[in-house]
Amino acid sequence: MPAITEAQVEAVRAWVVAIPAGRVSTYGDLAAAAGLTNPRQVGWILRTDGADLPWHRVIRASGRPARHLGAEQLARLRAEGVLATDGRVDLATYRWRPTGQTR
DNA sequence: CCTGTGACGTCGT
DNA sequence: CACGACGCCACAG
Repeated sequence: MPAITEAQVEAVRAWVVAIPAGRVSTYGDLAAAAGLTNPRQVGWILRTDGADLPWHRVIRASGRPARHLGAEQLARLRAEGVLATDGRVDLATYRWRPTGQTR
Protein backbone atom coordinates (compact mmCIF):
# COMPACT_ATOMS: atom_id res chain seq x y z
CA MET A 1 0.00 0.00 0.00
CA PRO A 2 1.08 3.54 -0.55
CA ALA A 3 3.15 5.34 2.01
CA ILE A 4 0.34 7.81 2.45
CA THR A 5 -3.13 6.38 2.20
CA GLU A 6 -6.07 8.16 0.67
CA ALA A 7 -7.67 8.12 4.12
CA GLN A 8 -4.81 10.13 5.56
CA VAL A 9 -5.09 12.67 2.79
CA GLU A 10 -8.82 12.96 3.31
CA ALA A 11 -8.31 13.27 7.05
CA VAL A 12 -6.01 16.25 6.64
CA ARG A 13 -8.36 17.82 4.09
CA ALA A 14 -11.27 17.36 6.51
CA TRP A 15 -9.43 19.04 9.37
CA VAL A 16 -8.41 21.98 7.24
CA VAL A 17 -11.98 22.48 6.12
CA ALA A 18 -13.12 22.14 9.74
CA ILE A 19 -10.99 25.06 10.86
CA PRO A 20 -13.40 27.87 11.72
CA ALA A 21 -12.93 31.31 10.22
CA GLY A 22 -10.87 33.57 12.41
CA ARG A 23 -8.87 30.61 13.69
CA VAL A 24 -5.68 28.92 12.58
CA SER A 25 -4.06 25.54 13.04
CA THR A 26 -0.52 24.28 12.80
CA TYR A 27 0.97 21.55 10.64
CA GLY A 28 1.97 19.59 13.70
CA ASP A 29 -1.53 19.53 15.10
CA LEU A 30 -3.01 18.50 11.77
CA ALA A 31 -0.41 15.78 11.44
CA ALA A 32 -1.28 14.41 14.86
CA ALA A 33 -4.99 14.63 14.13
CA ALA A 34 -4.58 12.80 10.83
CA GLY A 35 -2.31 10.21 12.38
CA LEU A 36 0.77 11.36 10.51
CA THR A 37 4.07 11.08 12.34
CA ASN A 38 5.70 13.88 10.44
CA PRO A 39 4.39 17.41 9.85
CA ARG A 40 6.24 17.53 6.53
CA GLN A 41 3.73 15.03 5.22
CA VAL A 42 0.97 17.53 5.89
CA GLY A 43 2.81 20.06 3.79
CA TRP A 44 3.19 17.53 1.03
CA ILE A 45 -0.53 16.78 1.09
CA LEU A 46 -1.52 20.43 1.04
CA ARG A 47 0.76 21.11 -1.88
CA THR A 48 -0.55 18.12 -3.78
CA ASP A 49 -4.26 17.98 -2.93
CA GLY A 50 -4.80 21.14 -0.94
CA ALA A 51 -5.36 23.46 -3.87
CA ASP A 52 -9.09 23.65 -3.15
CA LEU A 53 -8.67 23.91 0.59
CA PRO A 54 -8.50 26.96 2.89
CA TRP A 55 -4.80 26.32 3.39
CA HIS A 56 -4.36 29.94 4.48
CA ARG A 57 -5.65 28.85 7.90
CA VAL A 58 -2.74 26.46 8.29
CA ILE A 59 0.45 28.02 9.61
CA ARG A 60 3.68 26.88 11.18
CA ALA A 61 4.19 26.31 14.91
CA SER A 62 6.23 29.50 15.00
CA GLY A 63 3.14 31.50 14.08
CA ARG A 64 4.62 32.37 10.72
CA PRO A 65 3.03 31.59 7.36
CA ALA A 66 4.41 29.07 4.92
CA ARG A 67 7.55 30.11 3.07
CA HIS A 68 6.47 30.86 -0.50
CA LEU A 69 3.03 32.13 0.56
CA GLY A 70 4.27 34.83 2.87
CA ALA A 71 2.24 38.02 2.95
CA GLU A 72 -0.68 36.70 0.93
CA GLN A 73 -1.64 34.23 3.63
CA LEU A 74 -1.41 36.87 6.33
CA ALA A 75 -3.62 39.15 4.27
CA ARG A 76 -6.30 36.47 3.99
CA LEU A 77 -6.16 35.75 7.70
CA ARG A 78 -6.37 39.40 8.53
CA ALA A 79 -9.52 39.57 6.42
CA GLU A 80 -11.01 36.86 8.64
CA GLY A 81 -10.14 38.69 11.83
CA VAL A 82 -6.79 37.09 12.54
CA LEU A 83 -4.41 39.87 13.36
CA ALA A 84 -0.72 39.24 12.86
CA THR A 85 1.97 41.20 14.64
CA ASP A 86 5.07 41.78 12.57
CA GLY A 87 4.24 38.83 10.34
CA ARG A 88 3.54 36.58 13.27
CA VAL A 89 0.14 35.23 14.34
CA ASP A 90 -0.58 35.04 18.05
CA LEU A 91 -1.00 31.29 18.43
CA ALA A 92 -2.01 31.67 22.06
CA THR A 93 -5.14 33.42 20.83
CA TYR A 94 -5.92 31.96 17.41
CA ARG A 95 -4.60 28.40 17.60
CA TRP A 96 -7.46 25.98 17.01
CA ARG A 97 -7.25 22.32 17.96
CA PRO A 98 -9.10 19.56 16.07
CA THR A 99 -10.60 18.24 19.27
CA GLY A 100 -13.67 20.41 18.99
CA GLN A 101 -12.15 22.42 21.75
CA THR A 102 -12.15 26.10 20.94
CA ARG A 103 -9.16 26.62 23.07
C1' DC B 1 19.86 2.15 -4.29
C1' DC B 2 21.43 6.92 -3.30
C1' DT B 3 20.89 12.00 -3.29
C1' DG B 4 18.45 16.21 -3.26
C1' DT B 5 14.50 18.81 -2.03
C1' DG B 6 10.41 20.19 0.61
C1' DA B 7 3.29 24.21 2.59
C1' DC B 8 7.83 21.40 9.22
C1' DG B 9 9.33 20.60 14.26
C1' DT B 10 12.49 20.59 17.99
C1' DC B 11 16.84 21.49 20.23
C1' DG B 12 21.21 23.99 20.91
C1' DT B 13 23.77 28.25 20.60
C1' DC C 1 13.80 35.97 20.33
C1' DA C 2 16.77 34.95 15.99
C1' DC C 3 19.49 31.74 13.52
C1' DG C 4 21.56 27.27 12.39
C1' DA C 5 21.80 22.27 12.46
C1' DC C 6 19.62 17.84 12.66
C1' DG C 7 15.66 14.67 12.34
C1' DC C 8 11.72 13.25 10.36
C1' DC C 9 8.90 11.07 6.11
C1' DA C 10 7.69 11.01 1.19
C1' DC C 11 8.72 11.77 -3.67
C1' DA C 12 11.42 12.81 -8.11
C1' DG C 13 15.52 12.03 -10.65
